[in-house]
Amino acid sequence: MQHVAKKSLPASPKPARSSLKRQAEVFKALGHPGRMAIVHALGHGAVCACELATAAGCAASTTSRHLTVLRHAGLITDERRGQQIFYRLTCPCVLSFAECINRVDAGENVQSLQIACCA
Amino acid sequence: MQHVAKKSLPASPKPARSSLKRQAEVFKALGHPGRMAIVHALGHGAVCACELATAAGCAASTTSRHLTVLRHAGLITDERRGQQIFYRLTCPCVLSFAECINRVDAGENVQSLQIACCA
DNA sequence: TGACAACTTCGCGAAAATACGAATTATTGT
DNA sequence: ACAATAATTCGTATTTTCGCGAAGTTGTCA
Repeated sequence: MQHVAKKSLPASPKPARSSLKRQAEVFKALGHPGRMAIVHALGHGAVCACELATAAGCAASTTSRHLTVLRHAGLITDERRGQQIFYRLTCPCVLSFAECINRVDAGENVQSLQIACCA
Repeated sequence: MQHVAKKSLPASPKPARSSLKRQAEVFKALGHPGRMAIVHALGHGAVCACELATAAGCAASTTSRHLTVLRHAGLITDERRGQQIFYRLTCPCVLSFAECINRVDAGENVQSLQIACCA
């Protein structure tokens, strides 16, 4: 199968299995339009769950599930204030990620993604 | 439901539906350990499909499917060289994304994600 | 042209994600 | 204590993803 079995030049030391799983977990959590809507809604501070439901555009129970996914990925934290629970981004910089994706070739060319960030 | 209906201060002009879908598509494509392994393998230039299969750790047919997902998201492009097809990242900066995620609290604290990038 | 090698597409079963309403828990106010 | 509100968990149905082997496609070389 492999054409060249190179033992030299480890270059980037090949990420560990667990590292890949962890990264995938975070990306996967962000890989849903409703959850992305939630993340954007949290862009300017803490927001309560009921508002996030309207932002996500789905039922409260479904939204709660989405919030669980995001929380388990470590992207948000919750804090109770009276009867309502406020959520906030643990790392607002995820919005930078999203912003990068928006900077694509305007030419509808799905083949070439031009992410211009982290530069 | 909503407690305060504020019409003022649009702040960030609320991302369009299509924008959210697009962002989610990219993140979702990255939301799989095997595909992340592929992305990392492509970190130092073009690699042929058979090598990516071993990197991803799954059958050639499965790998091909993963490559289709990544290509459709615009994250990679393919180029034929003889019998083999080489893939490369359209935007290597996605690896910066992944790197950010690695910078988490070492304390196994899944609750708080400390992404330190794009700063 | 015929054999082979590299990939992809197809078909299909197993597993996971998604979404909703109903039921449940927690907190506030009367 | 009781009703009302906010949010989560549960049960379930539908859809999507995942992964493999089999079969098909494309290109190379003798």
